[in-house]
Amino acid sequence: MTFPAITPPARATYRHGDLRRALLDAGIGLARTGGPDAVVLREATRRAGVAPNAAYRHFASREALLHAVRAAALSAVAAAMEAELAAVPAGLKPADMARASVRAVGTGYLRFAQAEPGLFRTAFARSDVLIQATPEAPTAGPGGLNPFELLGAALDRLVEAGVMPAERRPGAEFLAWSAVHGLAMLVVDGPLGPVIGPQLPQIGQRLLDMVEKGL
Amino acid sequence: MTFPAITPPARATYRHGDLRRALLDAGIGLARTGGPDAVVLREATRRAGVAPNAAYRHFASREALLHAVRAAALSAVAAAMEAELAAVPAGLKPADMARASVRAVGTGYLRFAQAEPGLFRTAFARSDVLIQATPEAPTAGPGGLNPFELLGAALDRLVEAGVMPAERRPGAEFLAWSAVHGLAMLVVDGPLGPVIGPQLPQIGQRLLDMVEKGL
DNA sequence: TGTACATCAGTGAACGCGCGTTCACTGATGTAC
DNA sequence: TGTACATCAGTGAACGCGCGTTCACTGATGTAC
Repeated sequence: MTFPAITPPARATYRHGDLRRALLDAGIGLARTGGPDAVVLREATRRAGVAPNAAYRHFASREALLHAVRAAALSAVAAAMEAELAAVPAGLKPADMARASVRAVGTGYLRFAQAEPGLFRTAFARSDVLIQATPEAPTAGPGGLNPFELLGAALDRLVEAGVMPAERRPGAEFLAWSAVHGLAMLVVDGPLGPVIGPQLPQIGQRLLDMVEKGL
Repeated sequence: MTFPAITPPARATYRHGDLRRALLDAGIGLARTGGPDAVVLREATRRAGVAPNAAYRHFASREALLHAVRAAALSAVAAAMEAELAAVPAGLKPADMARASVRAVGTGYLRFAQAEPGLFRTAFARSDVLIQATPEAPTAGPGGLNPFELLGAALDRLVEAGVMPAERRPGAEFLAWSAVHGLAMLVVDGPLGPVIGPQLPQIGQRLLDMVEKGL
């Protein structure tokens, strides 16, 4: 009877198998717990059960790993939005449907921020390079759209349904995004966490009311 | 003819004079350039022209210095808001006056974020302890109110002037703050910087329109 | 089917870095007599 | 008006830490013949 170590998993072979994936997963785990600053090469290799410099076979630098983790986090945000969108009841009138879609996108965003604060902070943290999807680091959700595109699509439906005048459409994603992002940041990464943490869902819905009325 | 060094300033005496102030100023300078992570004890002492451990006469730890810097940054935000408030023309009707006050608070916030991104990020960065004003680290502006209180006061005027129904007042600062904060963060510390940096003022005003209509 | 060899994933050891923080100290100041 | 002394601000040297990254290497794999 053998007892393979759990952390790091015992490796039968000299080759790891899929070290890139293992490092990325470790990085995601670090980001979940500690946000972007916690994504550290040495710790990722430790978790993968590998020498520190082995990481350089798969990532050019710490920054490259962080970039991949960030893309994964964005993809998870998109997935959370899609889950909310899927829960919108079918058979609504077009106008109600469009409104519900915008709310779903916002609600998914807020839910994700609360459920995964570390990943949320990582997804939207400051970065030198503009985060951009690559084949190895996709930012889209299962449906193929990234968070920004999902919001844009929802706003488009608002125009199509005649709820929002077309001339107000350009730039509307910045306004809606700002509102929701601000609340999420203040709660997750700022001074409002202790103040309104548990009431986030209610305040979130009030905020979405405001956006809906104000757009 | 003597040439006193500029950095660090030559000290005639063994005693510094006001090292606490010098360290705080150095910390503020670091935060301006690099945000909260750049506030580093050793660099602050270097700038003050003093041995690294001298800081411990005035701050219990790096965290304590950062706390003081953060309070100073909040105080500067308040001052920026007050400056906008002071620019509101007198003689408006109460309702217009109240609306203009809310806009002024928001505009001050956004202006500050754009003018001093490092300080802005420092003011609202994640922190273990809830940032709280102390006699040594005041967070208020010249008028005696901190940013949050200034916003609250502006919203109160909205109710007094009959623009906003009283029952919607509770919690309204969270909604208004979220919208403005989100835009500021996305531009200053997030992915929207390159995208809409220069148009911040216009988008900011549209955002304030949305808040005004939506509140 | 077997063997030589190129490829390249992972190793082991080491580097320099800047940081926060502690220790025992020294030198200027101000107060008590 | 002068002197002893307590106070405490700043010094000098050192600590351990974890990090990113580089170097020359070794061992497993797969392909060409």
